[in-house]
Amino acid sequence: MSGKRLELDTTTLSALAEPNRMHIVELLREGPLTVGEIADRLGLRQPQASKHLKVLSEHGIVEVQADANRRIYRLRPEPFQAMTSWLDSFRHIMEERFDKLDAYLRELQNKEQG
Amino acid sequence: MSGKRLELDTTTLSALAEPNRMHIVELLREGPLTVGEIADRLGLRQPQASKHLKVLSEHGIVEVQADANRRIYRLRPEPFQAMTSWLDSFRHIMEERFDKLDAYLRELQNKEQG
DNA sequence: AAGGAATATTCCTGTCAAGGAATATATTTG
DNA sequence: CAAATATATTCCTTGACAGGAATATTCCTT
Repeated sequence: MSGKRLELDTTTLSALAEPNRMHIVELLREGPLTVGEIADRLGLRQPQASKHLKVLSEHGIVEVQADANRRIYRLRPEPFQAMTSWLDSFRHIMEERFDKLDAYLRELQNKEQG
Repeated sequence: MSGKRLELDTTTLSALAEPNRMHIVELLREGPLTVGEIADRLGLRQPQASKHLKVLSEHGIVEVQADANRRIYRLRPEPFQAMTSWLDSFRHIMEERFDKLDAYLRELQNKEQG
C-alpha cells in the first residue's frame, strides 16, 4: 500500500518558477498580507501583484480572505506538503552522494594522517 | 550561524516545470540512462531529448558521463537537497493544524465574549 | 449619492522557450 | 577510409506569458 506513484504537478513548479511569485511566497512565509502590502514590500505595481496572486491562487499555493475592501492572501500548506512528499521519493538519490562524499572525506583523512 | 537565508533558485524550478524534463527526472530516478534510452522510453525525438537534457545539465540537475559513442545521464543530488532545505523553512506552514487550531480558538473566544 | 481607496481585469506588445526538421559532430565498425 | 550509430546543434515558427497602461469593480467614508 505504500507503492503509490507520487506525481508532482509541474504547473505548481512553473507557478513558483516566476521570480516575483517566488518573492511573494517568501514574503507570505512570515504571515498573511494584503495585495497593497505585497506590492509595496516587493516594489511591484498593484496590477502585477494581483495577477501573480491570481496565478498562485489558481494553483492552490495561496488562498484569499476578503476583508471589506481588501484581500488578505496567505500560503496554503498543501502544495508544500506535496513537494515534500515528492522529494521524499528522491531520498535515495540524495543519500547516495552523501555516501560518496563520506567515502571521499575518509580518504582525505587517511591521506592527512598517513 | 543557522540564520542563513535559503534562496531557492527559481531557474531550477523552471527547469523541472517542463513536463518532458520532469518525466526525464522521474525516469532517471531509477538509474542512469543514455540519451537514446531516454528518448525511447518517453517517446521523444532524439534532438528534443538532447535539448532537454542540456537544460537539466545546465541547471545541475543531471550530469553526463561519456561512454564511447554514448552519453550516460544521471541525477545529481544537490538540487534535490536544496529544494528539501528550502521546503524545511516552510515546515511551520505545513503544520496545518496550527492554523486551524488558531482559527478555532479565536472563534471560541469571540463566541465567549460576544 | 459622491469621491476615494483597494483590488481585479482587459488589451496590447515584446520576449522567450519548445518543437520540427535538417544538419553537424564524434565514435565505432567493417 | 566509408558507412553506420549516437548525440549535439542550428534555424525557423509558433504559442505562452510577463509587464505597462488604462479601466472596471467593490467597498468605505462623509
